[in-house]
Amino acid sequence: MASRPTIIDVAKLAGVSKTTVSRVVRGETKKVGEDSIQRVKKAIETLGYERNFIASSLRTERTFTVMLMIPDITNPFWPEVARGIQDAMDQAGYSVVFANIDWSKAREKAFLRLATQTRMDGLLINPIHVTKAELLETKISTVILGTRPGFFSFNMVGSDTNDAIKKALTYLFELGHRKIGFLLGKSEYASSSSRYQNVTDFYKSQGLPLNEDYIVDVTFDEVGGMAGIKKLMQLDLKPTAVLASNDLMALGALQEAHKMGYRVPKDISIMGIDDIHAASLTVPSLTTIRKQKYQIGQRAAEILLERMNSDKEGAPIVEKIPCTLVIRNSTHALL
Amino acid sequence: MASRPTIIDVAKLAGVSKTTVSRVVRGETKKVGEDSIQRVKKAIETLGYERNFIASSLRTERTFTVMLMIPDITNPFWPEVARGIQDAMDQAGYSVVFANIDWSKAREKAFLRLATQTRMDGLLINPIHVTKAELLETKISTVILGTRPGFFSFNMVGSDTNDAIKKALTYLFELGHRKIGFLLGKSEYASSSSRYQNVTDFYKSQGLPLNEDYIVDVTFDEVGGMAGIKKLMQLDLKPTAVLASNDLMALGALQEAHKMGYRVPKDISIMGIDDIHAASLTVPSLTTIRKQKYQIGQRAAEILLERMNSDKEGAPIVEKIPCTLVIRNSTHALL
DNA sequence: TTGTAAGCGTTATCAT
DNA sequence: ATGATAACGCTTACAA
Repeated sequence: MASRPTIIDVAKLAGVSKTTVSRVVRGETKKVGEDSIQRVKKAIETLGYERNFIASSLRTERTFTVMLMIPDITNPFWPEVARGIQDAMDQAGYSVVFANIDWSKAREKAFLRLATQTRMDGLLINPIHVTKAELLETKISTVILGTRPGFFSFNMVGSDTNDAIKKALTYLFELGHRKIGFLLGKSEYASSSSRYQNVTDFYKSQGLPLNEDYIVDVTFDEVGGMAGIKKLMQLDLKPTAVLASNDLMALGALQEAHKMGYRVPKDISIMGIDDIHAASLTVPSLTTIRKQKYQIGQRAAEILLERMNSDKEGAPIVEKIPCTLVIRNSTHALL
Repeated sequence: MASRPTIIDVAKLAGVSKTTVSRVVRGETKKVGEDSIQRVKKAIETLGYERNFIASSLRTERTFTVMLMIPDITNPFWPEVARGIQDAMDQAGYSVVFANIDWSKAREKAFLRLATQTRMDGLLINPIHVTKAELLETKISTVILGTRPGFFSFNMVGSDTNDAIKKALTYLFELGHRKIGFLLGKSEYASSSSRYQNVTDFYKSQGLPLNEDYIVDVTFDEVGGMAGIKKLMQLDLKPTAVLASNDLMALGALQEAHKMGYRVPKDISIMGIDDIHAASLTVPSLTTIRKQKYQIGQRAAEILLERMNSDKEGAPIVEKIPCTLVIRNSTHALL
């Protein structure tokens, strides 16, 4: 008994065929005699049999496993999304494989390949470098996390970024700010360009020109936020407020502003987007736009499950989860 | 061409046997003719063939997948450990499946079962309810994350909790504190009892009695920290300092203390363990014991890889990663 | 209700 | 250097 028992071992012990065992194991017990069921169950028990999902997957072409691909696992935004995903997936009997690409194009490609090679049933992805075509090529049921203008024809679940930026800017405008700096994130990433669009749209709607100097190109983390505010405060016409693409950047900006001797929010207002937990802990605490992280994950998972379990394609579902303004202490009316 | 091409399709197109294709795919090219290799590669390219790891796993009995089981994904401690694990695992060509058990016994059991059913090659686990015997029963190569006295015979990688608590208490003693409250975490969990041991050991070494009233039984999160400090401050002989089992609890205690009208650290010192990022952002910032999270993950993964790739069992490796005291502003000398 | 047998896509053994 | 063939453990027509 070196290796694990198989259904054949169980069948022998129970005195039935392996087909019958298979039926019991899968819960297809409608057309199985009650005594057969009992004998199989007893045999499974005494042998310590555990179903081999690998063999099962080979035959059924279903793995009940999905991949979750995100750019940066250390951004506290993602674990909460992941939690929503996992809760829904666990309940449906699916496993979730994490793929943390760390902003790397090579890793993103490698993981996409892995997903096809391991025959993942589904994919939840916040795409960074990958193209629509590459994603389609995998033939894997996919839900995009976040809203990506280029990825129509895909299912998407994300915050309404346009609304988020509009709410943020409306608030800053109400406080009297007009010289607003933007830490938009590396422009090489798809999400940045869409945010850029949102910002220009807002300015256009207000009939105001947008000063390109106020838009800086930095990484999506605290280091990026630090670098960004440094650049902004070197301008001749220093901004009176800064809006960051996420809270991590905003927290970096907060720290760096303090280090440079500026008082937040007196000298400069700083605002983030996401509402990660740490945003409420800093001093000053961070004004931000709250994204419903858990719900995003949950809905994404639900939609993916729906898609995986129906053959027909159907029109792509695009769901935008609303954001809310959370006013704390890092913003201040312009005097 | 409804379904994916197989090595048979590739073999046909290349005019070789599927054995040869398999050899090329696996990189077993020492005994394959150069022209065969080229033709196979070309055929793979034109057909868009992708290796089927499911079929491969069935035959080789290796999945190149490991499971990471943790109690609470929202504790920022774990993502950093996970990162160390993933970096090492990715490099070695292994996938990591996340299992977030949320402190639930049923979920922990279910995931353990899933790990055996999906034939995971390895398991990295911070065990909560599961017993040594249950873990052995899976026959999966395992590395325990954290140090668990009950789990000798297993490989273990964790912080030196004993050293951590000794460093914390030494520091608080140096500041003059003797009435120290402990937020040790739910006593039903294995890790709590070992921490309890560490604490009593320290008191014994100092020749001092340990007042059991100062030890409270709460959950390992912010809510637990809040509840804990409330209890402690209702005692007749209020503690002058509080040590929490992790930073999350300490941060909860910090907030609650503030809400109750106590000034930290003037009225009471509060100290955590872990050094999660948020610990540096609060006001007052949190004095804590830094655990080397990334390194713990990395070493655990390395040891697991080693064990998975060698048949011989070998003596269990137990590695304790040292901790360091990080003095910030939540602690204060007793006046 | 139960069983027989074919097949899923690989890899491994043994010839040639 | 190459290939024919038998597993791996399961599911699923199809028969009985």
